[in-house]
Amino acid sequence: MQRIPDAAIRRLPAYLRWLTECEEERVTSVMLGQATGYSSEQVRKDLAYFGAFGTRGVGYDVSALRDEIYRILKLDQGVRAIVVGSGHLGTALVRYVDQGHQDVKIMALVDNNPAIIGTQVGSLRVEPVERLEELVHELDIGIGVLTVPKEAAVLVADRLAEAGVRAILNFAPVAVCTRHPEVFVQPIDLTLEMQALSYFVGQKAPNRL
Amino acid sequence: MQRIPDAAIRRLPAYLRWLTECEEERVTSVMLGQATGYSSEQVRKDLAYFGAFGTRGVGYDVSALRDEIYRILKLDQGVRAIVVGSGHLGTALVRYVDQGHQDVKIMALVDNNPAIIGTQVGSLRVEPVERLEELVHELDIGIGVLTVPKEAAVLVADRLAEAGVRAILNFAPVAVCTRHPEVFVQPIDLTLEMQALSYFVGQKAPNRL
DNA sequence: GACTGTGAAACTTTTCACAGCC
DNA sequence: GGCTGTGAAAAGTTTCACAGTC
Repeated sequence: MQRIPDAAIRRLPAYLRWLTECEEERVTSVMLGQATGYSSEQVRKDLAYFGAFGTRGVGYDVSALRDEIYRILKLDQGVRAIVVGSGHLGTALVRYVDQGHQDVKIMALVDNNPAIIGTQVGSLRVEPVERLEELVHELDIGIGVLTVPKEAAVLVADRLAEAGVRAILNFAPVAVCTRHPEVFVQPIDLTLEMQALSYFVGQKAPNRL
Repeated sequence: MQRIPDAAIRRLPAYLRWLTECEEERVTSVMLGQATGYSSEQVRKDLAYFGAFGTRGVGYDVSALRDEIYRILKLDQGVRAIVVGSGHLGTALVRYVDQGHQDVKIMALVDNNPAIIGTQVGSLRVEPVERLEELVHELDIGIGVLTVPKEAAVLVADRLAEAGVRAILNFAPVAVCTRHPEVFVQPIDLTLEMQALSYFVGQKAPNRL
């Protein structure tokens, strides 16, 4: 069995979402591709990494394929996340994920500001950051979401890693690398993203990355 | 002159930020790499695409390199953005970018909900979405930021493209592709990102993508 | 005929290794 | 000696083309 490209994994959630929304019973790789913005060959190759889920001459069974991707992404195991930092971004994220019924569940929201600890954000109450380790253990948290100022980011990332999270989604405007190389850190930097766009704005460019 | 990889462009903002924050007068590619999480060869290669900015045996002059990257990304031309959709994410974004003094300026925030039109969000007043085209022209907007529900995303993207924006940052949970292929669309999908993390959480994985 | 699954080719991106310069 | 700039190699990713199956 060969290694599966990271790039393929990252496309699976897009396929999954469309499969969940679509009304059809069967779909083809062309349909899936058009809906998600990828080529049909890409779709077929991505799915084929994990097995032969389709039927030649016909296509894919929607509900079967949905279940497969769900399982592949381990969403059936119910991953739980904690959000650290209840500022604009942190609270927006909690509310955003609250309203869409999500497969990744945000279980806790912590902050270090006494003024907002105990306040309600969506379905969660803001907990003191001191309880971080305790919460990670108690709630069996797999993902830490960092929405703290950059000064605190590296420190909090280490605490999260130490507490045992397996992955960190880092919104703080700084590169964090924990001393735990087994923890997967995914940066999402909104301001850097905008600055890169500035380059593409300045010249005629094709539509896709 | 050879083509410059997209991937290289996307790293430049990270270099720029650290150069802006750092106190040194000179830096080496090793320092820049460690601070931003990339390898030193990567840093050197990225910079070399645009010219020979360094001095062999010495390194790079911080302020000169900063100016170069600033110019390369066309940030000196002052790119302006409009945010469409004043929900949790849209308002968080406006406030977030407001507080950090940014090179990409958010000039306007529009929504279709009469109840919030006219309310203040950070330094902006929410404008009616009807004024979208007018605002894009008047304020010479280059970037449209989509933080609307998925039902509206495709429609608004087309309006933005039609109005003349050069790039769209799409936070809506749907793939948008406008009928204007010259408009660069960059998706940022938080829930898909989390679902992909679920896969990596489930297995021991190296720290970086 | 229609559509999947897949090896091979093309392309992109990263890493290596070292020549060139201060 | 130390560090940049850069061809060449390696790795990763996408596209092509078509055999295989329904």
